[in-house]
Amino acid sequence: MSVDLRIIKTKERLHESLIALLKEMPLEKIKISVLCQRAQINRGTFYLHYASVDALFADFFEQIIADLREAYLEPLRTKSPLKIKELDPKTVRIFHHIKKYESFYRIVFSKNVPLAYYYMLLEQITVNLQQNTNVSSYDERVQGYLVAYQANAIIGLALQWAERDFQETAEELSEILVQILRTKSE
Amino acid sequence: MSVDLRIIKTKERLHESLIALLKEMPLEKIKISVLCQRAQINRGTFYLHYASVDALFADFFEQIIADLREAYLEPLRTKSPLKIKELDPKTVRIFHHIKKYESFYRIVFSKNVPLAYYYMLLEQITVNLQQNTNVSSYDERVQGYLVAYQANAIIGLALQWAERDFQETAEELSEILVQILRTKSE
DNA sequence: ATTTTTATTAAACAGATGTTCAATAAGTGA
DNA sequence: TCACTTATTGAACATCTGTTTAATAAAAAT
Repeated sequence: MSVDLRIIKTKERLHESLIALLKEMPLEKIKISVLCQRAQINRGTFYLHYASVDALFADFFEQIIADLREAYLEPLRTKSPLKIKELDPKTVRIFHHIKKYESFYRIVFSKNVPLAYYYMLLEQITVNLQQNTNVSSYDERVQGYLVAYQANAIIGLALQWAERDFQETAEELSEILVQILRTKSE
Repeated sequence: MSVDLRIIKTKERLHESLIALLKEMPLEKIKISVLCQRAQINRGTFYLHYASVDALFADFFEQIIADLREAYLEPLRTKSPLKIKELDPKTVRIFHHIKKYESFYRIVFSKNVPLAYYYMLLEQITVNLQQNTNVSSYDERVQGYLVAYQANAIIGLALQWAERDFQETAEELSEILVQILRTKSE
């Protein structure tokens, strides 16, 4: 009852083909026709699995997001429930994660790419933050806004990092986050 | 030496056509061919002015951003240089601005739209924040990250607002921002 | 008012898209 | 191994894209 081997092979070839093409040109220039040609896959077959090149890329990014999810759980296992000053920068693995997949995030953060990837990342960071947040004095609505505020702020640092061509190390970014959070005079 | 009348008329017709079509279908479904048909403009002429439907929409959004720029300057004229606890929520006109152009921001924040619009908005908010920030103790680099953090956080509230279908009023959003900033225990 | 400049047009083009079809090949299950 | 199920294929289709061409129309300049 598992997935048909043919489907697995087809997707594998499309994945490889995308990775190869991404080394030659930006995502938005990759045509389905060329992608299929390289993968030795019929163009009609492509549409049986994906609606667009973007959907194929999203498939990749989904795996990367999964890695972020696991990476986040790691310090939780060691440090236990976390006595928080809520968001503890040491537990924020996000910057290491982004550095690890830098070449992907260059794409995810690029101008001509759909906002969908941003939302995928935002969603995962949001979930991570929520797990880290104890039930607070706020009502649920404000709680939602608070998390949205924090999650987006963190991505903001990542965007600025990308803007600066990822000059800093992941540790430096974490350090900067600490500095910002220490400055309570926002 | 001003702009040729024909160009103005062509762009006007394309603008009107886009607005009309946006009431019928999402931005990503609008074909250049249909757009030109409606506008009574030759398809070739379209390409003389814009590279894509997205570029045409960006033209609109540019005007909206300009409105945000001016709206922001308004309280500065009355209140003068601002003795800040840095970011003073009362001066943040952003939520009123977004509510005013709600139908546009529904598009700007939608999944299938390029990230470029997000960056346009982020850029303007960043500039606004920078004008409001006195030279601080931070070095320039951290300063840049701080502003990126804050600007994105504000957009984060707007994204959550959109997610909630703009239920709250602009005043409520400003109030929520105040609440969040008061909570120094981020 | 006439010349000069330049924007728009129609037509045509190769290429890409998205969809459908019957034929075929490959994998699954007994 | 053999029958069955289903993924892939190639071909064809209308449509959209992006670009180029010479002819024409409209605005600007004198």
